[in-house]
Amino acid sequence: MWHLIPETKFKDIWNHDFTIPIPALDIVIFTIYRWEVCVVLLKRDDWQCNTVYALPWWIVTSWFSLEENFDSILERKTWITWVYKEQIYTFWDPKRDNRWHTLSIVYLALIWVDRFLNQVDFTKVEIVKYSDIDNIKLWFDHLDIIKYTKQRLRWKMEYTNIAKDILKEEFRISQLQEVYEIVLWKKFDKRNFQKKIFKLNMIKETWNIDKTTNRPAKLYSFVDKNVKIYEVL
Amino acid sequence: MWHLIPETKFKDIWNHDFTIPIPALDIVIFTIYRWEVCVVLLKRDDWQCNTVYALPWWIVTSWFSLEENFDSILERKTWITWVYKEQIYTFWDPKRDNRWHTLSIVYLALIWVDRFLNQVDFTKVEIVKYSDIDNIKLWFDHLDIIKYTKQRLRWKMEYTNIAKDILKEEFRISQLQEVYEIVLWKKFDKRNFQKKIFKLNMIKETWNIDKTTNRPAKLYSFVDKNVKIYEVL
DNA sequence: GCAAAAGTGTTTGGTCTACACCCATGA
DNA sequence: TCATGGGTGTAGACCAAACACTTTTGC
Repeated sequence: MWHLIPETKFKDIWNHDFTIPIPALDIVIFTIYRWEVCVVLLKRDDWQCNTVYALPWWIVTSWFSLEENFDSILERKTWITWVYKEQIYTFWDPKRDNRWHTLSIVYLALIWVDRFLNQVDFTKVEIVKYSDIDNIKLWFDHLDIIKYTKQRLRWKMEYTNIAKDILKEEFRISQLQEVYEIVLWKKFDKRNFQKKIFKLNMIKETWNIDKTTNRPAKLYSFVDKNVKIYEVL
Repeated sequence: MWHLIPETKFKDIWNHDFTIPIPALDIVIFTIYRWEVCVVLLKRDDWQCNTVYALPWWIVTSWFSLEENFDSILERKTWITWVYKEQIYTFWDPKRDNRWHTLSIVYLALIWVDRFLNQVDFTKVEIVKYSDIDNIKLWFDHLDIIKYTKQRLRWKMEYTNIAKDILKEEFRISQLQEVYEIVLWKKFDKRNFQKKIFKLNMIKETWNIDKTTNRPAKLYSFVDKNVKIYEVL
């Protein structure tokens, strides 16, 4: 299908030939599933019938803003409708060429796994453990893109309340601690973790109780609906 | 001259019309001049003979990587040849339209003011105090871009050794403190500042002495040539 | 000798870390 | 009654902030 997108040639102001890369938007969707960070990928077979995984992506249309392009690509490719999104980086290097002259604007997306499981169309996507991505075949430079984005997720976890976008609305403190331990790959002391989080005023009690474990636990929610800087660690 | 760059139309895979924004690269060059953060801008007159300032920018060509495009634009527009550079963000929104359908990939550049003054071609550019940019007329959304980039510079100063790229090779501690005070707009205690910086092992003594002030001062240099994370503040 | 910037320590309060036992519930 | 995860406090080490006087040089 790609032959429909020709390489784009212009004349520059000195009347020389001039070609531009075509802007595309790539989405790295992370969630936490079975105590691991996972990434959402599309699967297809290449010309030799090897399975190749790729990030959801598409060409940016100038009819819409980048965020609107993101929403449209996300929904068309995965059926997921609403997630936390953040622009990460824009890559272009002809030497890594690369998907037919596409410049890739990479977005990070986070989603709570239960919402993901309800919304996603599993005939279109697969969920892959981050720890397994070195063992699968990824489309062009998508492996680098995923690793870079994972690093950015780590940083964001350390100094913002971004954990809220990977958790449900109300949660036990131990679940929050679990998110930090999984993403940062590091254990925390239960008491020290609670003291730190409370001192930041990042979360508040909801006065609801979760009775699904042996001993019932208090439920908390985030104070701030938006991503905000908190010196977490 | 811009009529030579037509709006780019394609057919998508369903044979619908489809247009893309054209990738361009904008450079926000900061330096510190006369105890203020300053930004380097191009000046031109608009159709009503008002002075309009703009960031150095140009269309990205697919012949080169983004960094190579950066170098080429920087040199052609300002005659500056080598600076610290870092990609900041990619903006596209047709509602803020905007420079004839250009998607802007924004880069931050930093340069030590004396190198800037030696290299730059002042027939092409002007240096404007950051505190004055609300009082000048800027090209389309360049005001927002400059403010966003300045914010990112602040953050980088707080947790990396990026100050090295705005200072000369060897410097007095008081000059380093000055850079922090100017960019972060905040005063520090001399003794506490020194203790903090030394504890980080971010800088080292050069055993040279600067005799240009009343009492001579030791000169220091950065340990690391590359930008590296240091929890400065 | 005076103006200007350099250089230098201590005290105090706060924050971080390490660490272990009892509790409430369901099976 | 036992297994599971929830809930809680203290002591010591380390770090951060506040604070002022003496030194070296040029003029």
